[in-house]
Formats: sequence, C-alpha cells, structure tokens
Amino acid sequence: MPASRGLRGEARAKRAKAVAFAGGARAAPTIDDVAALAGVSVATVSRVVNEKALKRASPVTVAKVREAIAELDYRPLRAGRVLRTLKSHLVALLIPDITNAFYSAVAHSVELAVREIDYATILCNTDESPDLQDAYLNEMQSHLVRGVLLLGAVESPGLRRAAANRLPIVYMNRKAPPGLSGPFVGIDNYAAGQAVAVHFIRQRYERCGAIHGPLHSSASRERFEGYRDRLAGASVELAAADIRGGRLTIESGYSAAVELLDGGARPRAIFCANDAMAYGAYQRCRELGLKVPDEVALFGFDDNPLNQWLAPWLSTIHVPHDRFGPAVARMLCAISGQNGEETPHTILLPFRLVLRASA
Amino acid sequence: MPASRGLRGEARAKRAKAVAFAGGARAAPTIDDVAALAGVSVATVSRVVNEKALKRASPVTVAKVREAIAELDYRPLRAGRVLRTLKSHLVALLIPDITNAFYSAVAHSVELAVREIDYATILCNTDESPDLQDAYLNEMQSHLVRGVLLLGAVESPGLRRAAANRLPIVYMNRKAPPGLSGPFVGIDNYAAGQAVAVHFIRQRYERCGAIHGPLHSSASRERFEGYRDRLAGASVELAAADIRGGRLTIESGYSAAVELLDGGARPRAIFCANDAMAYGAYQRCRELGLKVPDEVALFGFDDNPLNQWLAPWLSTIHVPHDRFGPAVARMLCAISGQNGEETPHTILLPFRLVLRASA
DNA sequence: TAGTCTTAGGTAAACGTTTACCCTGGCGCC
DNA sequence: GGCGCCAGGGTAAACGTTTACCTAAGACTA
Repeated sequence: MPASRGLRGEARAKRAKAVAFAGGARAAPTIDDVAALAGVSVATVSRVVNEKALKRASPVTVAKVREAIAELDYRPLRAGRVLRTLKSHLVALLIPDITNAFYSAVAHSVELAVREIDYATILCNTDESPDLQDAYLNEMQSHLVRGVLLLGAVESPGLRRAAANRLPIVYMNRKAPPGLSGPFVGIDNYAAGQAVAVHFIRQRYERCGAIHGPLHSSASRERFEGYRDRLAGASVELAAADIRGGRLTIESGYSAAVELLDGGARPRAIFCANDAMAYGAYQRCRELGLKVPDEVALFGFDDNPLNQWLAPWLSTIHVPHDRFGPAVARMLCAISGQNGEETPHTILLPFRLVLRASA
Repeated sequence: MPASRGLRGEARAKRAKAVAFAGGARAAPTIDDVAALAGVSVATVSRVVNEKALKRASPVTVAKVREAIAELDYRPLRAGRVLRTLKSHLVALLIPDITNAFYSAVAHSVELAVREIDYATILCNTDESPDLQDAYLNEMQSHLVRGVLLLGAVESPGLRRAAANRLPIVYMNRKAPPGLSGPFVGIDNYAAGQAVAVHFIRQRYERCGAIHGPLHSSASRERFEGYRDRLAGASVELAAADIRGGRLTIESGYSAAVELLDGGARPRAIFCANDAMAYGAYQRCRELGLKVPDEVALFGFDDNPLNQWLAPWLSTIHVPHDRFGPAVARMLCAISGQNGEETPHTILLPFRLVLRASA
C-alpha cells in the first residue's frame, strides 16, 4: 500500500521545504532522510546503524548508507528506538548524597563503567529519604531504565512495589532491606569490622569505643557487629558507655565524641562508622587537647582520598570505590543478556586496612 | 474506522490472556488499559494525566480515570511522550570530575533544582577531555535533552557543532570558549581574584605568590588576572618567580609549592587556584616546617565544606554552590517557555571571603 | 424555533525506530 | 528444466503517547 509511504514522503518534503524557506535551525534528520539520500529503504539503514544483521547488506550498500549518515550528521533518536524495543539505554543511580566523598567516588566509577557498555546514568539524590527514593523509583520505571543502582537503600513501600514489579535493582554497599533480596555489590562489612578489632587488639588497646552509624543500614550494622563480636572474643572491653551512634555526618561524629570523651577516663581507641564521623571526633579531640592517635586513636571507614593530605592521623578501611562500577556493569549485562549466564547474586569486593600515624 | 480500535483491543486482550496464563511479571499497563477500565477514550485519559485541558473533563470522569490509574498503577511511558512531543524531560550535566568536592556540591544543587521543575539529570563525567565532551554532546542530542549544563567547558569541535545545531547549552562556572557564546552562571572570578589581592594588601604582605590553574579556563584565568592586576595597582610585588601554574589537583599544587618554596626567600602569602591545590601546598609547608598561616599564608578557592573541619588554616573564596541549581533551573525555564521572557544571558552569583587563621 | 455557543468527549494521525515477513534474482543440484 | 536455497533488500506494522479536529447534545439568544 504505497499510500502510507507517499504520506511519509510528502510530510518530509514539506518539512524540508519549510526549512529551506525559513532558514532557521535545521530539523534533525531522520532515518527516512538517510534512506532517501542513500537510495535504500529504512530497514537497510536501520540494519547498518545497529551493526546488526550487517551481513544482510552488501559492502557497497553499507558504504552508501554510512556516507549518507555522515553527510546528514544523522543520529538516531533514542525515543523511537526505546518505544519500539521497550528497552532503554538508561540506568538510574540512586545515591544518598553525591556530596559525600565516598559516594561520589562510587558514582564516578559507576558512570565510567556503565558508559562503557553504552548506558547513560541518571543521577538521583535520595538524601536517605524513603519518600524521595520512592518518587525516583516510580519515575525511573516510566523511563524504562535497564537497572536501578541503589546505593544506600532504605526501607520503603515503593521499594517493595518496585521489586514486585521485577524492576532490576542492584543493591550497592548496603544490602536489600529485610524481606527483600536482590543482587548486591559491596564489601564484607562484618569482616571489616572484625579486622579493625584485630588491629586494636594487636595494638594492645585495652579500652575501646565505637561510634556507629544507623543500625537499620546493613553496612553500618555489620561493621559494628563484626567489631563488637571480635573484641568480645578477645575479651577486650567495649563498654556500653563507650558506644554511641548517630548519622554518618561530621556533626554527628562530633556530638558523639563530645559524649564519649567527657569524663576523665576515656577509650584509648574509637572505631567510627565512616571517615566523616571520625573528622568530627577529631575536632573534639583537638578541642580537648588530646593527641591523635597517640592519646586517642581514631579509626574511620571508606578512606576518603583527601585523608592522605588532610587527615594523616586517621587510620581507616579502604573500600575500593573504583571497583563498584565494573561490578555493577557485570551484573547489568547478566541481567539483560538472559542467555543462560545466571546473574551473580553477590559480588564481594576486597577491603584493606590503611594505617596512618602521623601527627 | 473501528478496525484500528478493534486491533488494538485484540492485541491487549491477547496480552492480558497470556499474562493470566503465564502468571509471570505483569506487563506494564498502557493508556489503553486505563481508558478501557475507566470506560473513556485515551484522549480523555491523556488529558487527565497531563492536567492539561482538565476543564474539558467533568469531575466525575476525572475521578473515574484517576481511580483506574490508581488501580492499575499506571505510569505513562516517557518514550511515547517524548516521541510524540519531540521534547524530553532530561537534562545533561557535563562535569569534569564528580569526585571534586566543589563540582559534586554543584551537581547536588543542580539535581535538586532541576528535579523540582520535573527534569531528570543525566550525569556525564568529561574528565576535562574534549573527546569525551564531544561524545556526550552527541549522545545527549539523540536523547533530545532539554538542556546541556556544561560545567567546566573545554574547547572542542563538537561543542561548536552543537552550538550551531542550537543545542541549548548553559555554561557553568567557566564561560563559553572564545568565539562561542551562551548563557552563563557563575561568579565574577576577576572580582574574586581582586578581593584576595585586597585582603593580602590589607594584611601588609609584602611579597605575594600565586599558583594558578589552566589559563585556557576562563575561571582560572580571570581569578588570576584579577589578583595580579589588583596587586600591581597597589605596587605589591608579584614576581614572576613567585608564580606557578598547574592542573587543579592536589598533586599539582604540591609540585608548584615545591618549586615556589625552595629557596631561602619565599612569598609570605600564596593565592592558589582552588582548595585542592592549596592542600598540596600545605603539605609542602608542613614538610618544610613552615607554619600556616603564620609563616606562609595560603588562600584557596571554592570553599570545600570539609575545610572547616580539616583545614582550619585555609582562607578561601566561598562559591555558593547551592545557588547554581536554582540559577540554571531559571535559565532552563526561560529557554523552553518561549513566551516572551528572554533568557538571561548571565547570572552572576555572589562570592564571599572566608578567613581562617587557626593553627 | 432556528441558530449559535459551549461543554464533554471521541477518532485517528503522527512522532522515529525496529523487525517479522515478503519478494526477487541468481546459483547449484538432480 | 524444475526445484530449492540463499543473499540482498524492501514493506508495513507496531511500540505508547499527544493533540488537531470532529461530534453530539444541551443552553442560550434573537
């Protein structure tokens, strides 16, 4: 039925003419324009563009099409492709706070790795808020994202709904909330907590303290539990009075330290849930004139790249932020390529103790 | 012609049946499903969804539609809308390095503000590379982004092409490269550089130095020139020997400081192009046993939020990162709403000197 | 009462792709 | 010579929306 073909052709011709007359911004060329210029059908152009079924076109045809594409500076519109295939080339990165050095390092790694497999990253700051997380989860579904990279998941109704809808979610750093499950990439926080305890034990610190993060976060909880359990196993004192908790911010670390260091007797070493909290604790130590680490040793978590320059007094757990990206990329590939290869359920990254002792 | 209607209906019915049998993941509901359930036409559903021409539906119809939407958990697919309107709800944020504290603070602000006007942000790390910048520029055009927020533009052929294609670009922090123009949001770097000079003059520092950034970046260049010119105006010495340049990294700042502080005589104060470079310079001072700021005063730029805690010795220019987002949002609105309101060509944000002097 | 306006809503085309299917001509095989 | 097969490529439907246009029925006016 050439009617349809004719209509299309006409519409295009009209537009081309309008452009010629108006002399304004050139309307973006479509696949039809390319087909017309190359003297082939749109199907052929599509095949060339997608390098798919390329054997179905003779070399000379391919060349003609390529030439036309170059001449028109043709770029296939994503929306058309998405609508047709019902698959986008987008992933969403949900992140508590891009301002946090550790998270932004992970974001960097993710963006790089994901781009390599030809996806674009939508940045979503959740601010640890369940409502925001849900809003994003909803919106991302309507974008047909290929995956949601959930860095620092929090419990929320929308998360359960999304999981029920089979939205492909990869949990990063923090495992899925209780009752849910899904692929995870991150370190073994429990083991890391234990490692800190072992270090403290080796140092013969007799009285140890802890400033832990929110215990609803598996990451915070496990690193604290590993630390606590290992210490208990070695009969090193971790008194309730030497434990404080808070949010993973500098201010929160400061407040906790204010309480922890008020009396005469104080812990010889404190394990903080992340570097930021350790910075806050450090501030308090300085106010009290306590030398770090000689009088009070602080141990952080994440290893902010700035530590080397600005916090040479801080020992910490190095989390390999640059390996998050490749790991999630692997998972994304496994998820979309349903070809047998099972999606790995967990990718555990190695961590490393970084010991610093400068004044 | 009910044939078309019938076809659609049939297709849907088939799918629904398939789902019922397979019991697998429910296919996402479409606008047709909603229309069918509510007993109205798709046009009506669309009107309700878009709150557009809402007066064209009676309250009872609107209620019916809303109910159906809720029951089906319907979320309109972006791709359909984009294809039809040829407008997306996406903006691209091109950023040299999300890992840099200043840039990530700006990214945070942008994401927040842009989300408020219902856009999603695509994160693109350019790493200051012209090639990467061009690759992104291309890709973003095919995404039909509503705007490209170009933080730290670098010269590149693709940038010129994109500008010629009328891609709406907002230059942030760094102005458009020579020969190009476009809306800009950022501070008056020249004035900021002058302000630092004025401060040094007031402090009666007699010998001043500078570690500047890449001079092809308008931001780096202007802040250096403002500083240099103002110093010259007050006949304060800024000898060529006391000037070094480099990339905006800690390591680069360190190297520059190594050269600047090697001899016996040395500048009393050094203006660094950003905080990171100042951190590097600080490290060198410590190695040389020089007290900061008592023996060597360091001045940075950007005001990393960590400074307060980790670098109390660093005076700096506070750049209001949280105001970038609202500013670009305003520009984006002006760009898309072609209704008379001219796009402001420049939004200058206020800066502020932050003076710190702790040991 | 005929004409005009408004209100409420339906119809179908169009956006740019991809891809299942169809077609045609040439070649090898029996 | 009839047959199947393959390579190369075209046709048109379909993806889910939005929206210009159409319609029908009531309300108002002259």
